Amino acid sequence: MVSRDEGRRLAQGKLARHLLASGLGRTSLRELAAAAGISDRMLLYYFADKADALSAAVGVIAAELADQLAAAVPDGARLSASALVAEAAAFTTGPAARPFMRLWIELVAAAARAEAPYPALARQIAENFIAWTQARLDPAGHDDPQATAAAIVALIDGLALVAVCADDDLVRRTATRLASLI
Amino acid sequence: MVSRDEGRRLAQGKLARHLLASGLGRTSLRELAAAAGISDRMLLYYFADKADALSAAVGVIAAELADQLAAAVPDGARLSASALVAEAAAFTTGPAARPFMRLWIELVAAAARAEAPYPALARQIAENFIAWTQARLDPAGHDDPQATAAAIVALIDGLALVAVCADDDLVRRTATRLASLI
DNA sequence: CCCTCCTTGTAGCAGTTGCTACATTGCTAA
DNA sequence: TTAGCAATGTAGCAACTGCTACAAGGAGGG
Repeated sequence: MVSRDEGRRLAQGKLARHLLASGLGRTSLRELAAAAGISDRMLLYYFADKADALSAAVGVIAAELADQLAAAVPDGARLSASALVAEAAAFTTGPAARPFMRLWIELVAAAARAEAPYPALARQIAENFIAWTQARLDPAGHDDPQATAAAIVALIDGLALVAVCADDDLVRRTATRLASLI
Repeated sequence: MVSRDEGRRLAQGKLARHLLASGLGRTSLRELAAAAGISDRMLLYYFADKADALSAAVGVIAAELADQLAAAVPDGARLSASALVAEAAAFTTGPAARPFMRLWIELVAAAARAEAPYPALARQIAENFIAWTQARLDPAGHDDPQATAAAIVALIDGLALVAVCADDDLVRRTATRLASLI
């Protein structure tokens, strides 16, 4: 027997790994439960409903990504816009971040169609992305650092979109071009 | 009585309008049929299956978007990268193109999770975007015009992603910043 | 020891899903 | 006129959806 809090935390982690592997579309309760190694009955014991389970798992993933981002570029660093783009592009197009970016796109798509609870989740994660960028951006010469940070985030996200639709070679050349264009 | 070809063409148009209004996730056969003003039985008479109906509708939408894009910036124009970004950003963040961009994000998300027939569709549409950009880009000073065009497309798509997660004011500032950063 | 409460399993409900079998209508060619 | 095919309606199937009612299991306090 496991306490509910413990079971919930354990399930969250397994759900997060499953979402990263399989995406968040077309996931049924029973599939989620199987991935978490429990029965659907227990999933709904740990979480209020399906949406609650999914957003808890996404929360875990967002926290992991935040950690990885913080580790990838030190907090105190002050980089130029093009250096930041190069750094972020290298990270997000790397094999480790691929599942994250794929899930991120799915999340934004779900948010775009106003499907609860995704709009709030996507908003929050996007704010974190922008804050991460802004905290590492050399403020010299930028009168609106938030817009600059958002522009860099847009650029990286766009690269992730292109990565879905183009072959690796073009993605690599595009990343290079993005960093040199800025 | 209507011939099958005619009925199919009519249904395609209505389905396209429905997809633009409601997105392509969570659409059931019966819902699609109702939107097309026919019975689900007839929908499956006109189209081989659900995926066929959806991709036919997406095809219509892609053609419409291509027309609008061609009209927005003349074919022979040769613009600088930053002018193209400003032009494209103004078009894609405008109210007319919002539904298109929302659907486009959903399409890429579906492609990202390798759900047939979306990967092929998304690939084709992305190629059209890149070709449109490349055809209007002043080639002077760009040794890899395809990568430059792809970078501009990435940038515009990224802006659409940010538009889902941020308020209108930040989106506007971000678009301005993107055009001036390039 | 028993009572109570937290945890877990079994079973199932009502609705939806994509799709199909079969029957019927209407048009057209002979 | 009638045979034949194209177009359409009716009914339903089996699987799956999210979720719930109910009861049985175990553990701890009195």
